[in-house]
Amino acid sequence: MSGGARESGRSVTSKVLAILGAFDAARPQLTLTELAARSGVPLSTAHRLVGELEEWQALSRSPDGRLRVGPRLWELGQLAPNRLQELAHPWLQDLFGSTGENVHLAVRDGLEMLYVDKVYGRRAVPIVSRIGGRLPMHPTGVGKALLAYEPDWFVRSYLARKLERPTPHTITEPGRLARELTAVRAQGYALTYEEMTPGSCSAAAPVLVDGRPVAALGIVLSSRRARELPRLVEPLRAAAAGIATAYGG
Amino acid sequence: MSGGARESGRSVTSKVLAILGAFDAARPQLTLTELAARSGVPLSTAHRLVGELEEWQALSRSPDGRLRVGPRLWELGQLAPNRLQELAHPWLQDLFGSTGENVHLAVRDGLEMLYVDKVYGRRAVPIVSRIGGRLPMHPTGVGKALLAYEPDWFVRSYLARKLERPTPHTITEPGRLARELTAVRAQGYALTYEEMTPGSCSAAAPVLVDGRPVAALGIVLSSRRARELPRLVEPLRAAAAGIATAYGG
DNA sequence: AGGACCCTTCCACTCAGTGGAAAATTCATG
DNA sequence: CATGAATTTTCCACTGAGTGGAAGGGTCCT
Repeated sequence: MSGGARESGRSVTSKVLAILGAFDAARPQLTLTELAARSGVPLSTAHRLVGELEEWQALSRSPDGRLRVGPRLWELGQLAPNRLQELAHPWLQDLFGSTGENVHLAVRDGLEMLYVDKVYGRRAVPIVSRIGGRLPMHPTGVGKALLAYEPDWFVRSYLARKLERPTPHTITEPGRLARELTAVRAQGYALTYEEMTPGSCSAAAPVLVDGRPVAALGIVLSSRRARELPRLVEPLRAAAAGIATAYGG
Repeated sequence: MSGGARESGRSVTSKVLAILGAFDAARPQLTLTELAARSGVPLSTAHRLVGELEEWQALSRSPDGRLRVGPRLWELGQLAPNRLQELAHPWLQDLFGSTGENVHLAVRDGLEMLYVDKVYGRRAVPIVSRIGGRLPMHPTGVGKALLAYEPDWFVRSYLARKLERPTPHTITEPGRLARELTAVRAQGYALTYEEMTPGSCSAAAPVLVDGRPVAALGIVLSSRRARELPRLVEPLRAAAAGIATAYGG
């Protein structure tokens, strides 16, 4: 193979996966050139591989001709088993039913929260979390709820980095954040006020199985209605506990 | 390449895609040998490719060691844009909120219904439809609702085949089915009684944009409560109409 | 008409990929 | 605990599928 192969030793499969991996929530649509650049695959190679992926509907074109993840991958992705989501979903739905607010479930993946499920209706505030999306831990309710129950070494290494600051309300000072986490652990839930998105506040509770945090359940509302948060905490914790029992059993 | 290459001329990419495509709702978990057989990829080649896919988390292993779609593909699949689902979802949620029953949205793909979204709670009947899953058209409410508005040539060719019969109540006689579809078109909605699953019945309404059926909205309940279906029809049709307006605009 | 992108095609070179076969492992059965 | 069947993993010599730089074409600005 190769011809001009500069960087040799890269398998075709790794190139295909690099192409797929070039898409993310921030850039769900890419031109071929962008795609090639982001994936590190030479343009002409990308062109050929993308052709095959398109034919299989792993990729598709938006009206403007840019590439995006195709329907076949969506369908395939739905086959990925997710016990947590399946058994937690009814609780999210119930919680939404009794509150009418955005409810979501997230797990930790690396240093980020990965949103696994979400229930929302027509009236609820537009919200940044997206199913399959990722957000940092420290500015989100679910993130703080989980982080508070992670082992010490993990929290320390989390706080040791330079932390993003999406809004002026985001708490990024390690000391203050550490104290917050202690409070969260003491009270069993976390609150945020415009730390991720201006205009939104949230409450979240960890899903603890044998004392280990496996997920966090969160509820988000407009910050104009922040005073309603406290009365949502009990149903939230109850739901989180229910999920924990179901999951642990 | 090749070595012993019997069937030559198959690209690596096509083999990778064949491997991914070997998974479906009926067989979401496969052993390596099954996977190789289903995808038509030689075992040792499959072994190597699966290794790469596993490393990237495109595939993962269930506790028993069998292969399944991995979390990374799920996440990727969530990036596939779906305007219909996004804008219809609040309606499904509302409809669920006011009825407490299983609600789902499906589109036609080929000769099958592809389930695009679903809202369900704790009390609702267990139901066969799965988001990302497929079912035939004639035994499902959403299928009949859509089929009734498809052009004549399509319906004829649909009825020309030998139709599956998942339950004794399934209507498969072309004549009777054709008459049903006329009735559906006349009344604007479809009803089913245990035609797909024993114990479940459903109502469904098409989402019509400029007279063309783009999707169908369905509601499913236990057949013991079949008499409650009629009073669900109006909210159902209203939601379908709302979705149509939002989508068409 | 000139320029900045972006997409598509071409083609000679060559090593990444191949897959049958054998070895190793796991599992079931008497 | 053999015995055997099924599955997974490793091996390796051969070669054509895959490669990617470069050139050509297209589109949309200004």
